[in-house]
Amino acid sequence: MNEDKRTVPLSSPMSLTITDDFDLGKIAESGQCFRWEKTDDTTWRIIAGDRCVCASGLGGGRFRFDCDENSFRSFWAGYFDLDENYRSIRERISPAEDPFLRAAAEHGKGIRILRQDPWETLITFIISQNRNIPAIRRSVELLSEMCGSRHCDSEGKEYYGFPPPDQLAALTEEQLTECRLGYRWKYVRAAAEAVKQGTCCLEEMRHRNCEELIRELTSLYGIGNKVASCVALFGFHQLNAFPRDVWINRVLAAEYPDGYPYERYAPYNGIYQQYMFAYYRNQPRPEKDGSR
DNA sequence: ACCCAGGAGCTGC
DNA sequence: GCAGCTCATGGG
Repeated sequence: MNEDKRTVPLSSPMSLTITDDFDLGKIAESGQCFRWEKTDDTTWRIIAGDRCVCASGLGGGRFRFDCDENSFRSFWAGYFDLDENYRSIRERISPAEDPFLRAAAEHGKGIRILRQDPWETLITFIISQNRNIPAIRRSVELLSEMCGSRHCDSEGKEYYGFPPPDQLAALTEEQLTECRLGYRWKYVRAAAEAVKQGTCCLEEMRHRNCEELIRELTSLYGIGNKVASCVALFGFHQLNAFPRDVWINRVLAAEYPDGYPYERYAPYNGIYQQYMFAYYRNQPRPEKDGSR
């Protein structure tokens, strides 16, 4: 045990064993979060809202988080959805009945659906439309630097929290486009205004069922079914929401020609969607079916 | 230079 | 209702 009394850390790191599916690398690459930064082979620096933690996978189900037990219990455990048992959800899939989904789930073992903040999720998925992940990350970072609050992590390194609605609503068109939002700047402003004015009340939306939630979200300017489904799944933890993008449509067309058994997999369609998305997108070449 | 990116609004039929 | 077009911009 180190006895460095000159620089007593403000918060002591904590380590624990997690027996359920939990793979930092797979979550980081799952496309649900855009502020996880890999700092070394086993460590990610994670920013959520105004908070930051560095998380390391030590192997054998052991993990280290550089925060104290109090903030881990009150915030990060919820963020990582540690009360949910993903293994049991994964093992519901019958290998005989649906070998494809079973294989995809095996491959994606360790993915969890984070409990992210609805506001942050709303804006980041508006930004996500028609862009690749590095470009999304860049815009989110620029926006945070532009008007988020500045903080320091446990090592004294600075970071910027995600901007609240009034800060985002106050940005000029020029400032928004400086964040490389392109034509999406209008959608971001409209959402910020709606939340700021109360036209869109995210707290009330927590009580909606999945269908109503998606209907309300799609009534906002610039939010269609796909983005609304992502916000429902990642921001409101509606585990049955099923975002359909080009990749998922390809999966369904190729693997479920007679129709995807959506009813069978309720209420966890969103988790299975994540397994399929990761599985298919990580294939080197999904066989373009060269029929031309 | 080219094509695509975890899409959505708008127009014309 | 739905197919086709357009919208900025960057990564590969």
